[in-house]
Amino acid sequence: MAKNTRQKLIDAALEVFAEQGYQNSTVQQIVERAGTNIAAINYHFGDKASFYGHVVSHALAQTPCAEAADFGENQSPEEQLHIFIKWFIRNATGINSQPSFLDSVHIQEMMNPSPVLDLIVENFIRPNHMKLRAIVKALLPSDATEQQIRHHCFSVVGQCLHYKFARPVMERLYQDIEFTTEYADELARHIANVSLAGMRAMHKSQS
Amino acid sequence: MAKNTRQKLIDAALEVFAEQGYQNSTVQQIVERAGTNIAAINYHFGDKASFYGHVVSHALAQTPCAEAADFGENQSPEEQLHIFIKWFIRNATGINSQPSFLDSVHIQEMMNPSPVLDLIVENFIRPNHMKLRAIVKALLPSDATEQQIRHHCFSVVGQCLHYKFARPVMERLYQDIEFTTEYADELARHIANVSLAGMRAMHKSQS
Amino acid sequence: MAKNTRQKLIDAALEVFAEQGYQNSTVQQIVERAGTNIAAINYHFGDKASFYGHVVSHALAQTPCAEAADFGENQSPEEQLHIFIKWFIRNATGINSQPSFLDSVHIQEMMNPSPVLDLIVENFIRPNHMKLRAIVKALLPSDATEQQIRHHCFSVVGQCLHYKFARPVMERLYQDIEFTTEYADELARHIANVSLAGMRAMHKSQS
Amino acid sequence: MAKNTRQKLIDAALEVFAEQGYQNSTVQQIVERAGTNIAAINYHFGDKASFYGHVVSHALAQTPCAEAADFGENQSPEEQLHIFIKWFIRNATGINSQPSFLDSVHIQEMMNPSPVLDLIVENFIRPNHMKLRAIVKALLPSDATEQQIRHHCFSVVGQCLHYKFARPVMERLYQDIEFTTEYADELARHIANVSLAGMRAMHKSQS
DNA sequence: AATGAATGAGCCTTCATTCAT
DNA sequence: GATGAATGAAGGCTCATTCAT
Repeated sequence: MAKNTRQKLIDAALEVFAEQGYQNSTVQQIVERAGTNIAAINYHFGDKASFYGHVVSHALAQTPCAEAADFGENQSPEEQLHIFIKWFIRNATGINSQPSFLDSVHIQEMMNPSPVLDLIVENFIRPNHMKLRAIVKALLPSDATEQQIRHHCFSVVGQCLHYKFARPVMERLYQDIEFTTEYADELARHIANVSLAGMRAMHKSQS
Repeated sequence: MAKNTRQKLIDAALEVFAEQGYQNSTVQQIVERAGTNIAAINYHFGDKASFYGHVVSHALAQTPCAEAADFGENQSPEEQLHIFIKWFIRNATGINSQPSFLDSVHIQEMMNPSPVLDLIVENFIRPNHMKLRAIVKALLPSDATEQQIRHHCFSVVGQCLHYKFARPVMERLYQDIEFTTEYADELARHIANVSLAGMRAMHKSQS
Repeated sequence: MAKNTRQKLIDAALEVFAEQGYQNSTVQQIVERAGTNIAAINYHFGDKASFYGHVVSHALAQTPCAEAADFGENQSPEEQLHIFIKWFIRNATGINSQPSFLDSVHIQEMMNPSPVLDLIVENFIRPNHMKLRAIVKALLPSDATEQQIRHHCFSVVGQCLHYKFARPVMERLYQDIEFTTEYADELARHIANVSLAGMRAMHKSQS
Repeated sequence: MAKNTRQKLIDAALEVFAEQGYQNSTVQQIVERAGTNIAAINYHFGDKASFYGHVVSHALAQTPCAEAADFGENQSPEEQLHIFIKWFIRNATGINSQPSFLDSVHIQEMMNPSPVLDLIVENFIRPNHMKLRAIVKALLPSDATEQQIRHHCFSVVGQCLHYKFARPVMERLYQDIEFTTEYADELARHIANVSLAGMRAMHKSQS
């Protein structure tokens, strides 16, 4: 059975919104790619903003989240961190996924936070963050403060996301940058090294 | 003597573009805030895009850049790194500066790179990057590769910028975050610790 | 049943473009006369230039062309020429036709040729020209050159069109000019006489 | 002594108006080419329309008119007609003169007659017409009516002007047309032959 | 006499939304 | 449920004109 109009609209929107962002996309473009007509959006979803929310929800529901992933439960926290970072940076650099709709949304929401950001935080970022937090907590001294844990989490994530957000800048600073799977893994190794060293330093500074 | 129209337009644009971004801002809004009329933009700057470029150039010309700043030339590289990070994160978290126009532009250009990004990279980011690079190079083993130096620079910058780009997310993850000057300095201390530990780890791994 | 918007727009445009020319006409005027709104033009025809092309095509499709007309196939070439000229000048002087949109376009395109002129030449002028050419060829000596045929055609057409293009001048040179059907036929008689005499002179000059 | 601003504006306008027509030309373009500023036009000439009138008057004053030219006063009327046509068509086809400002104006005024047309008719077209009229009158039977004289004059002029007005059409009908001085003279010969044959036919039809 | 600056009116186009079948 | 047609609001830009020095 053919996809119904509603689904065709969402699929088309995932592409168009990812390519051009919410503001730059027109409903015309979306319905053209969906092979339907402009009134369908309003019929199925109300207005453009509401449509956008539905599309984001749909994308979140289908996105594999750290919660479900296996980061080597039986291995050392050090190894778990490395696996987490590898998984995270592969997604961030867009190698394992098509030019990611959610990444595009993520960046846009940094600029203009909208109710959509709440959806993303609660359904995607927070679970990931809690997963990372557990690993980090295991790596830090037992008396590490709440804030210290946070900061180390943010250090890990900040280093990873930089390769997503700042890529246009990196390409201008250095012309020879190319993001292959191998390079992503190399970056993961580097970030894991730095982060682990940073956490280990807390142990030493206490002794 | 009253500011001339050209200056009033730029001042108004700095506000409006910072608040709403390039796409969302209308020239109408800007000229209203400037107390002039729409044709003035065409007269002084051509079209909207060209106007945007002028405004960015103006902002860049007035922004203190790492090149000119003093990061403690006579102190140890470790101390220089700490000073650099403190300076960088204070700017990034928008404490030492006016509600930052350039930050807003920076984020927007990450999403939709335009010719303006080249301006920012060449006149702002690259000088800062080279300054940081010199410090990092002094901290790494003498046989550190070009790429290793880059990665450590990006780790430093990534950790700092995360507190600029991801702030909307952080505020949703944790309600109790507040960015004071003291907190910025605390973050700088943390990032410097992590980064230095990461660099020192390279020395050990060699021996 | 009321005419649909598309047709109303074309009808209004035929009037407005004819009265004021393409440049001087505003889409606002046209949609007002059509009793619709400005976005309808974009919906049905794209932009103003494309709309103009559609209107010209529409007018061409409804204009009787020499190809279909009967110029007395069974009569002498002399008589055919006279009939052709009579038909041509009646159209040119705007007696047999509505206040001529195509004439207006024709003149404008002489001043500022646009892609529309190609439409008119291929769908209107060239067929007429070929019809006249056949008649002229029959009237000239059998060894008349290609160019001689052309020149006699242009002489015929030039004399006729002068009463279209130069009418504002004629009205200023002589106040008592009035273009009735009878006068148009008198002009046709005159032009036919001159043209036939010119062609016959070629026969004499050969003997 | 350098040309004063007034003269520089007129010279620039002659070029710009000739190239683009009155409507398409902007005062900005003109003052740029004149190397002066936009307020000068209003200062010296009032508004754009008034400026246009001044430019036309200036051009008329400098244009050689048939009145002054010598068309072979001592030669036969036949020869005088040939000389007149040669002179006329050379001007019409723009060979003897730079891309003619007055020709451009002439065509535009056919489309949208303005007060400027009166200037041109009285100071340029009528003198030419009277000159031609005298020649034609000498060639026609002595009892030729007023209207017959007119019609023959218009036949001559119509044939000539066709090569000015309809050139865009001719270039589309035949790709191999090129207007050289030799070709212009050939056309003059043709038109003279046709016109003289037409006039002689009146003598015969009487006998 | 000349000029840089400023202005208001108008134009074309785009777009999300709604209407009517 | 689906669709082609229609619409109103708004935006960027152009241009002739005027102002103030």
